[in-house]
Amino acid sequence: MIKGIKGVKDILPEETPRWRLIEETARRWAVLYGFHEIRVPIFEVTALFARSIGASTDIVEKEMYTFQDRDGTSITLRPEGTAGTVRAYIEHNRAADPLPQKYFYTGPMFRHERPQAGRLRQFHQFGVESFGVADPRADVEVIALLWRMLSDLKLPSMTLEINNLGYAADREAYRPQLVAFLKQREETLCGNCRRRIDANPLRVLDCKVPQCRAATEAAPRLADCLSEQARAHFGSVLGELEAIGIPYSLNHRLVRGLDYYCLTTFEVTSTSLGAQNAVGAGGRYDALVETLGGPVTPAVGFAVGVERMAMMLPLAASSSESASVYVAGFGDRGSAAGFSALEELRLAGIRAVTDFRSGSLKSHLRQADRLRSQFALIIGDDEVVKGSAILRDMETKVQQEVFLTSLSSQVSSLLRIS
RNA sequence: GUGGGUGUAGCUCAGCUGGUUAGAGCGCCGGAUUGUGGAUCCGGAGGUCGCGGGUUCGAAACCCGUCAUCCACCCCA
Repeated sequence: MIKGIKGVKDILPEETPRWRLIEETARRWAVLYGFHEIRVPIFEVTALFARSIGASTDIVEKEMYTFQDRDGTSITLRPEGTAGTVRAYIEHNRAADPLPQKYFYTGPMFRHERPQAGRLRQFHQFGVESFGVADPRADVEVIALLWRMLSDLKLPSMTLEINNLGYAADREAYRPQLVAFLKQREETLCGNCRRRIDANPLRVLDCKVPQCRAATEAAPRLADCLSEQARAHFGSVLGELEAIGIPYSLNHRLVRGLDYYCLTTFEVTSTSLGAQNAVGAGGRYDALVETLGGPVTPAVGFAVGVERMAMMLPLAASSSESASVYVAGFGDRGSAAGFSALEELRLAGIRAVTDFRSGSLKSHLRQADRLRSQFALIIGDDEVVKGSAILRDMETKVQQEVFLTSLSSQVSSLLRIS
C-alpha cells in the first residue's frame, strides 16, 4: 500500500468544517482590519529563505525541503510565509503604491522535523504582513487582530507574551556583555547552549532546560542596553495595548527563532496544547525588505498555526452538511424516475442525495436516516403511474403527495415551511 | 538527529505464564409476512496478527532486525 509521507496529514471530511471555521474567522477579522489576501507560491529559490530567515537558524540549517530543479537551480518548499510575501512586495514594486500595504495569506508550509503532537512536516499557517508603517500602532494593530481572532474562536487558556528586541545596533551592543556573562558559566549550560554562545547567544535565554534558566537568571538584560528610540517604541506599543484592552505579559526571554525580527516580538501560547504550545507568533522586521533588495520599509506581521488552533476546537463544533432531501426511488420505473427527480432537485438548488446501491424502500429509508436528511422523497412504481411522489418528513413522519410535473417548486415551498 | 511507548477486522481494543478452526464491542450488509428509517433480535461479509529472520514439536505471544505510528527532547506555527 502506498502511504502518505511522514508528518504529512490528510484532512478528512470530518475535520474540514472545523478548518473552514478557522479560516473563515481569520479571513473575516483580517478584512475587518484592512488586510488584503495575497497568494504566493509554495516554493521559491532557496536563497530567498536562507537570506531572510537567517543562515544559522534551525530552519535553514536542517529543516528545509530543498531540491534541484531540472536546470540545476536550488528550490525550497516554503518553511514560512513572510519571505515569499516580501519577495512579491519587492518584485511588483508595491512600495510605489501609496495605499496601505497590508496583506494576509494562508496555506501549507514545510519543515523537515520529527513529527510530534502539534508539529508536522506539512502544516498550515495563516499570517499577516503590514508594510511601510513604523508607527508603534501598526504593531498594536497586528497584535490586536491576532488576539481578537483567537478570542473569537474561543480558544482556551491563551496568553500573549511580548518582548522588545531593540534595533540591530542595540543587540550588537548587548551581545558582548551577554557572551561574557555566558562564558563565565559555560560549565552549567546544556551542550546546545554552549554551542549557542558563539552562534546565537540570545537563544540561550529562551532555553527551556532548567539549569540554563537558572544560570541565566542574573544575566544582563537586553532591556538595559536599548536605545532611547527602541524604548520609546516599545513603551507606546504597551501603552496602546492597554488602551484597547489587550492583556499581555512581558517576557524578556522571548527570542524568536527567525533572525529578521527587531523591536516588538510576541507569541501567543496555550497551556492546553502539549509541548508545542505556541499558537501564533510574530514581530517587527524593519530591515528585511531592504535585506532582500527592496527599499527601506518598516514592517510587522504574525503567523498562526491552523493545526494548533484546530486541536483546541471541539470536533463537534462542526456544522452539519446533511442534505435536505433523500430520494428513495425503487422498482424499475421508480428508480428511473428517482434519478430524474434527483437531478431536478439539484438544478433547483436543493441539496439532494440518494444511494444507488439501495433497491428496497427499507434500505433507502435507512440510508436517509443515517445521512440525517430532513425529507425522503419516495418514488415507487405505483407513484410513477400516478405521476406523483411522497415527501416524507423524517422527523415527524408526516407524508405529503407531490406531483412529478411540479416537483422542485413544491418541494422548495415545503422546505421553506419546515 | 536522540530517547520512550505502541503496531491483531473499517474503528476501539481483548487474547492468561507459547498449545489446535484468532475473538468482542461499535460500524457495515441482509433478514424478522407482501412498499416505510432509528430500538430489539437473528444471520452474514471482513484479518498476510506491521514486515523479515530466529528459537520451538508448535509463535499473535519469546529473541534479533526492520518499518510505521504516537509522545517527549530539540525546535517552532
